[in-house]
Amino acid sequence: MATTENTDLQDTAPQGRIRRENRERILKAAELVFAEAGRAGATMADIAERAGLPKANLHYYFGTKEDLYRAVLDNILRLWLAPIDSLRPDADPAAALTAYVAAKMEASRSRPAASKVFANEILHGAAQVQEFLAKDLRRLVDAKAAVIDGWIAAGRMAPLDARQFLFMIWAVTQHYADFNVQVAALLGRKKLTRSDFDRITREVVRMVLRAAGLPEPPPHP
Amino acid sequence: MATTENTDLQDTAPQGRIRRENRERILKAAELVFAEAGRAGATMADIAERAGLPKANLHYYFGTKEDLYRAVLDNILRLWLAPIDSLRPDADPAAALTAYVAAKMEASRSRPAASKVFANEILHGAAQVQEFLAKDLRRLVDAKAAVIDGWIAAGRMAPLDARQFLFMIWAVTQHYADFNVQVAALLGRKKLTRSDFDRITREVVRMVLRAAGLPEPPPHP
DNA sequence: GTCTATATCGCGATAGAC
DNA sequence: GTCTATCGCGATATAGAC
Repeated sequence: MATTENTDLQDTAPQGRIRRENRERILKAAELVFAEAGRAGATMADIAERAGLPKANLHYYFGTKEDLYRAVLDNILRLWLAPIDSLRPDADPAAALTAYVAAKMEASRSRPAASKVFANEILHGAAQVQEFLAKDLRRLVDAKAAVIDGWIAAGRMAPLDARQFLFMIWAVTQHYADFNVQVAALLGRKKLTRSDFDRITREVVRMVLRAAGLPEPPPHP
Repeated sequence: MATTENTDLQDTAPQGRIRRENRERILKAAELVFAEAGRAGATMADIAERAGLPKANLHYYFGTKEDLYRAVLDNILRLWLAPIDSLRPDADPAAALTAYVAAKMEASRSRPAASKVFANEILHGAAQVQEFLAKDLRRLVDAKAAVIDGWIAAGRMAPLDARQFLFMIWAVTQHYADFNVQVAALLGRKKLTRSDFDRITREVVRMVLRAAGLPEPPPHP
């Protein structure tokens, strides 16, 4: 296919391609290093080494370390919000909650570093995401709490505080990312495998459904 | 009483007193600063300022920054383990779980910084506490899981994976310390008050009991 | 656009007067 | 035992050749 965005008769768009690929490599490396060492403990040299690029390139692409950190966080917030769409008024509560918990557990399994960077940000005061929490996320929580309240009003699940119930789901599912080192140590594992996660996910779903007064896992649709 | 550890006939132990008080002040300040800024982001100058002492005194009392960090963590681990004693084989499951969750929530309310320092340590690989996790804490979890399994075998609560159930309790209760900034923002509060915690604790207890198949909060003993 | 070499600064740690 | 002044390292950031 012909490239569309350029001035003249350049056949490809190598600079755009390379820019994007390098930015992706840096963001991926930065997510891992920020997760391992924390925001202050992470060094530009570590990130550069893991990305396979010289330090100066990081500054060329992202300016300062803080700019890079914000870019990593922005990526994560998008990932973080997506699965909650399962909770819709017309859905079956047990099925919707099962899907939501399973999606959050899968995110904890496949992107633990993302969860850790976010947890670290909140832990230390959420300076970079305070507005996001107070505006966007609060609006989303209000909306999803209303969905749950609707289910309760219709007698489709047990009465409970919808917000605390959502916080419980977040706390439990993210625990398996943020505290994966502890969980593995306490289960006598070196590292949690995919089948560990499958088994744990079934247990977590069962406990969440029971907490909501929905004892039986639904037959999957 | 006479002091025992000294050379001659010193009447009191003023140096011991001052030592202890200064160590306490430093540890308290360090817990707050490590919680706010993370292990790497915390500076000895910040800790000294908050403790109201010159930087050099911190090194006099604790040697290195790492030694100080380990001392803070040791304090926290003791605090962290205490309330789980509620879970005893002969106790009533609902009452024991209620007491345990309430104690963990009270710890989250009164010492959020302690929980945050611990969370931060685990989040970034648990380098300082790996042995503690793999030995002491694992043994403790095994013992308490056996208590819960005993309750289940006796038909006193619903069948579940006792370890995941314990992790759920930790995750949920510690969430209100580690993520207190997020929780407050999402509830539209500036800061969570004691009465917020009282109300939330009742909700959390209810959800935990339901997850364990114990629907009714027990009349308190 | 890429990378080496370096400027600059903040922090941990300590020497040494009191 | 306490505190001031300072050393030295390591990290961010950039200048400038390629």
